[in-house]
Amino acid sequence: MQIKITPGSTLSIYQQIAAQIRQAVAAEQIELGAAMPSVRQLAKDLVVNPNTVAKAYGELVRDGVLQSQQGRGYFVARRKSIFTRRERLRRLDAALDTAIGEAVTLDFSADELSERLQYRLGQLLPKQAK
Amino acid sequence: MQIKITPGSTLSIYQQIAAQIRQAVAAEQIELGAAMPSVRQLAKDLVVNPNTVAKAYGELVRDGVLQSQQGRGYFVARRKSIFTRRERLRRLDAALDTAIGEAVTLDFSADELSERLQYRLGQLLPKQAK
Amino acid sequence: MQIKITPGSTLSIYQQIAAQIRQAVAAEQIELGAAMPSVRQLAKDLVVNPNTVAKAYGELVRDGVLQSQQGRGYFVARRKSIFTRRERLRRLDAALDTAIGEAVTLDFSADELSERLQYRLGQLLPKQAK
Amino acid sequence: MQIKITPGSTLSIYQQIAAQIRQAVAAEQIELGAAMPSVRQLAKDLVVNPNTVAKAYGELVRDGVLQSQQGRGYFVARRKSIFTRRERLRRLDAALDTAIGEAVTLDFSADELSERLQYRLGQLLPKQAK
DNA sequence: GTGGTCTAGACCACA
DNA sequence: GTGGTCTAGACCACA
Repeated sequence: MQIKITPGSTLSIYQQIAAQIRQAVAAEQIELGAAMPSVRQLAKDLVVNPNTVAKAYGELVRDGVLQSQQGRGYFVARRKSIFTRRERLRRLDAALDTAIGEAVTLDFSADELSERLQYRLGQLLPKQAK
Repeated sequence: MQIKITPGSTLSIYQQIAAQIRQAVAAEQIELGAAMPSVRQLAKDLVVNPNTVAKAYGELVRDGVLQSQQGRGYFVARRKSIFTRRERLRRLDAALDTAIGEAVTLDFSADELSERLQYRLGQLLPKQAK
Repeated sequence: MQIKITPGSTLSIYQQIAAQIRQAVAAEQIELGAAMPSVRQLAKDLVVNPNTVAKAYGELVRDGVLQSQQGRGYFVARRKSIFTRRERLRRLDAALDTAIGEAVTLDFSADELSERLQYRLGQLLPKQAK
Repeated sequence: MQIKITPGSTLSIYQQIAAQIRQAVAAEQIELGAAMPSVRQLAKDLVVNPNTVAKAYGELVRDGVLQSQQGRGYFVARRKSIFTRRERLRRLDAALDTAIGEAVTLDFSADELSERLQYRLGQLLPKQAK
């Protein structure tokens, strides 16, 4: 798994790390149950502070994406959907609203946004049924 | 032009103000070249800190939506796109990829994601002309 | 609301803070929607690092107990039950298992544990129907 | 005595080992004065790090459940209670209060909490003599 | 003023 | 070796 930090991004470093791990898990680039790189190793690779990686991992644990085992490391969790439908929609809407706001800022129309979503879905989730 | 602030929103107050002005300009509810309310007046109307309105106006100026004229106030600018198409797509994709990762994490299908995007577009950009 | 840190506790400082806020909200000692003390103020009162208080507040936000408003502060949330029943039971079991483990360590019987729970319920939640 | 390790448990591995030995002693499945398996042997049987077994034994010695005899090994001790009743209750209450706060946060009633405690007691301490 | 992020670094718990 | 907690302190974003 390749994680890349973009300094000037809207997202903070720990959010970028978390988002990319989420995407890698979503795209099945990382298997369920697989070990994640250790906090210190990933921090070294990305040239960031271990606390920053720990914060990203911590968020993913709270969202049920990763699990931690004291003294052993972090693993991709098998669990899913710990939230109620209402909460899941609330979180999805937050991400969609950000994308819509970005589209408005960048002067894309609603149709262009919808088309681009289809395009990215095709690129990121090629295996899954549409 | 009516601006409405939702305190508990995903977007910060200055972002809400900026987004609504952007949309009003896009939907041609405000004419090009028209004068905007003063920072102090709008802050008073919305019961927010003047710094917050100033921040929203400042972002819109940077994005070429508004123009400031020293001592006279802010005016709706003639449109111009600053970024190259490639850069605009790169930024849009980053937001879309985050939404896709979030959707898969939350166990939504690609179809559910697409449908929800249409729904949010309808809620957030109801009056917008295509 | 009075928060007290016990240095030698099994719980870490941020967990103690979070647990006591949870209890105060549960016992309705803090009203819904009320403002919490600022991170810096509470850190000063408890003589701990602001990051430690921020960590406790952050956990409560993720659990839906508090909400944060950028630049304004933290407030007791009106939301509740963001988790599925399965996840709620998983979290309840984790807390109960800790209590059971503590009871075994302290050489209390299952009956003594049950009786003590009734006693504490009576003390902490006097207003609520049993 | 059969000890079973659950990797993803709420309790750490050394706590699981300690708790099960405690219960076996309490349920008189191991006689007072009997020899315990050596640290290395038990670590081998459970496929865990010897340090982990040593940690569990060490805690049990501190609590007066086991006694070590230099060069001979560990033995089940004659019971003694170290803490005063007041101190024991204070520690138990802390764990119970945390569970109560968690239950209310998760929107469980006092009755549901009590019932769930009975359920977990049945699961965790099935064989225990009252 | 408020919260949010990040670094550097120490020290502990656990395997 | 691994993760978890905490401090001290800087700097930014927002109201």
